[in-house]
Amino acid sequence: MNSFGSYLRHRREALRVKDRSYSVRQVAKRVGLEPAYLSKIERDEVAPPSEEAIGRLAEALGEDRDALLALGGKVSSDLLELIRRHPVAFAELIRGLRDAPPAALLRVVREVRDGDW
Amino acid sequence: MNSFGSYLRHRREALRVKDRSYSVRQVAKRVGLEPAYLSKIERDEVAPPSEEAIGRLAEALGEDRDALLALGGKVSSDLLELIRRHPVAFAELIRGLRDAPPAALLRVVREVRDGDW
DNA sequence: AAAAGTGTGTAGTAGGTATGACACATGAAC
DNA sequence: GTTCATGTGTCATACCTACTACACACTTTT
Repeated sequence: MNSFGSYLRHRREALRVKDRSYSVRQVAKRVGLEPAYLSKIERDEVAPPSEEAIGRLAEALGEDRDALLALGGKVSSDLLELIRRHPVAFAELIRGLRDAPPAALLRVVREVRDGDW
Repeated sequence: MNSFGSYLRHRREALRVKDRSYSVRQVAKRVGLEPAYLSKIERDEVAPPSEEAIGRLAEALGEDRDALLALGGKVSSDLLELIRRHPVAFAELIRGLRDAPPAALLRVVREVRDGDW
């Protein structure tokens, strides 16, 4: 299983090869966390941090925010708020796509993106 | 503002007119909560209860689970899990529907329900 | 070889979440 | 008029969540 912590560690170390400033300590500083805490996060010794912290980590490491949040077991709070505005419709929409093959999911996404309403 | 608590109270009292067993105490018992706690919930003296408790309340009062959860500021955990399986796609899909008129939202829902993949 | 940087172990904590237990006063039922 | 049911006030709590602070040993840089 690719846990949140180990994924984070691999990504950071990959960046570190090209840029020495991607140490635990310096990334922690940029992101506004204690180095010891980030270290524990990367070793999965503690649970993934807050949504805000994950967002800053995603930015610092050039990762997709929503994807990293998902790895951390969370969903962006702005999405939650949108769902809560139309709970029944979104519930049916999301559950309706449960078994959809990725291609079908992407088609719906594209359809909506191209805003045909 | 129609808060979670006051909505719950109104719904319960409406049911109580026809069926005297919809008292705070008896509903609390059916739902597995302390009467004093349910009372506080209905008066918004405390935050809405857990997802599980809201689910049982929805069932006991004949309400839509997802709608009641939304009123309580939550989103069903099974939806969260589905989103976490395709975080980027679902994020774009949901954000893409942010400003969609309800009719358009319903159209997409129906389209998916009729499973055209 | 001193200074600076590195990762991590240990300990502690402030605030939130989700309740339970008991007691009491009022009102309805028998 | 006692019994029973009702809603609610007060108090307590166990368990998370999301961290910080300090200290230590090792490595790299100068």
